[in-house]
Amino acid sequence: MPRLVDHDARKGELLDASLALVASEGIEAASLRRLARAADCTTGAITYYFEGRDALLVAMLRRAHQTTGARMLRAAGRGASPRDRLWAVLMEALPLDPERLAEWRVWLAFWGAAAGNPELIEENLARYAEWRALLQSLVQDMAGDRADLSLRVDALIGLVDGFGLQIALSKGLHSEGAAALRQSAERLLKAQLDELVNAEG
Amino acid sequence: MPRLVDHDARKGELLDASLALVASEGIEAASLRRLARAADCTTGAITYYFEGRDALLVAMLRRAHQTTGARMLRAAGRGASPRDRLWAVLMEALPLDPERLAEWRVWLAFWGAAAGNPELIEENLARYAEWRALLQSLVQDMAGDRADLSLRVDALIGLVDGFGLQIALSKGLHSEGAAALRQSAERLLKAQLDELVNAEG
DNA sequence: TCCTTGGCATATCGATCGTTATGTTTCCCT
DNA sequence: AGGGAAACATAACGATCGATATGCCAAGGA
Repeated sequence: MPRLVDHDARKGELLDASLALVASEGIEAASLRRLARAADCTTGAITYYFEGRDALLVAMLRRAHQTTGARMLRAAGRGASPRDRLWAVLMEALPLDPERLAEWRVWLAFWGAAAGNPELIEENLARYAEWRALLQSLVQDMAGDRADLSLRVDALIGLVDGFGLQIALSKGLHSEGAAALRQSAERLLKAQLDELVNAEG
Repeated sequence: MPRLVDHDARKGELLDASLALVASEGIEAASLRRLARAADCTTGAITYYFEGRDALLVAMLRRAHQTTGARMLRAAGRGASPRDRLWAVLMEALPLDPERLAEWRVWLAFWGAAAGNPELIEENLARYAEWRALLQSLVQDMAGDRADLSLRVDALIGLVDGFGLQIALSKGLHSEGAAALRQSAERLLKAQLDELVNAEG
């Protein structure tokens, strides 16, 4: 056997480099040659590990999902109380620093590319299901069982998506628009958590 | 003078055909040749009316914004009470029928393509400013001046975007996922309007 | 009537695309 | 030490891309 390479690790490298390119220049820039340049290799390396461009794109989205999912679980472990944990996860989901902004740019790129690509749609739905399950679990820890639990989770997801979207499309993390959106998002999400404590389901 | 053509009307035709293609197949399919096929002409016609592909994309986004804006104003005129008008506009903003789903697909495509294209970002921000102004005006008609008016508008926009996004990414307007999302969106938006009436700003 | 010009269609250029086939290097194993 | 396969790099193919240049053709005005 010749030199051994950890295929999973190598794939991860290639995917991360590819995702960085997509985050900065969009999915139109994600040609095999440009991805290879970004990953400091040639197209031969990419085609060796991935069936083709479509398969690569699906793997990229899956990789992005895994990375975010792991970060979410870490955030969920950082809070002292159930409410703190939920809050940490919600804040982690917003594009408030360059790393998470890059992730949001990746989502936007793939959402736009998902039209007519069932695999991307499916992967996205699977990720939403996980995301919803995590939030539902955290909400339940905080507020117990309630009749409107699913609706409350929907509210959180909707607000996070809506504000994340707008922040990601603003003129930069330090623009006044982004700052105002961030403040609104925090206040509204906080209000949602308050309602979870006070109101009956 | 040879045969005369209404340039604005002709541009509108070309843009609408182009937007239909983007809605169904994504922005990757929006090459000059395929757009020409969709518009039943040749690339010569397109390059005659638009400077190039980038200019065409910007014009497409602007056209989509104008179409949606006009629909919103019509919706705002349909309600009897201020609350009905606001409600009608909010519902009109969600992707609940094929036409509006196509519009949402167009937004998604352009949001994904906006990375690194300042013109698209700018056009999008301008549209959001109009959208916010319309909602703010309607909220004010309904609930009067209040200290948290801007925050309330942000909540509406966030919810509409968040749920619109998810519905647009679901498996179809008639899927159970889309139906559940629609119901959640309606209930949460309704709750927002109730709070506007009851609570103090 | 015919000349002009606006409104396209057509053709072509170089670049780039995804894919595939074929080298070439490296290094483990016997 | 040397055969052999894994891990790529290189190269070439046909298709398609945006851009541009040019050709054509119908319709008004003189």
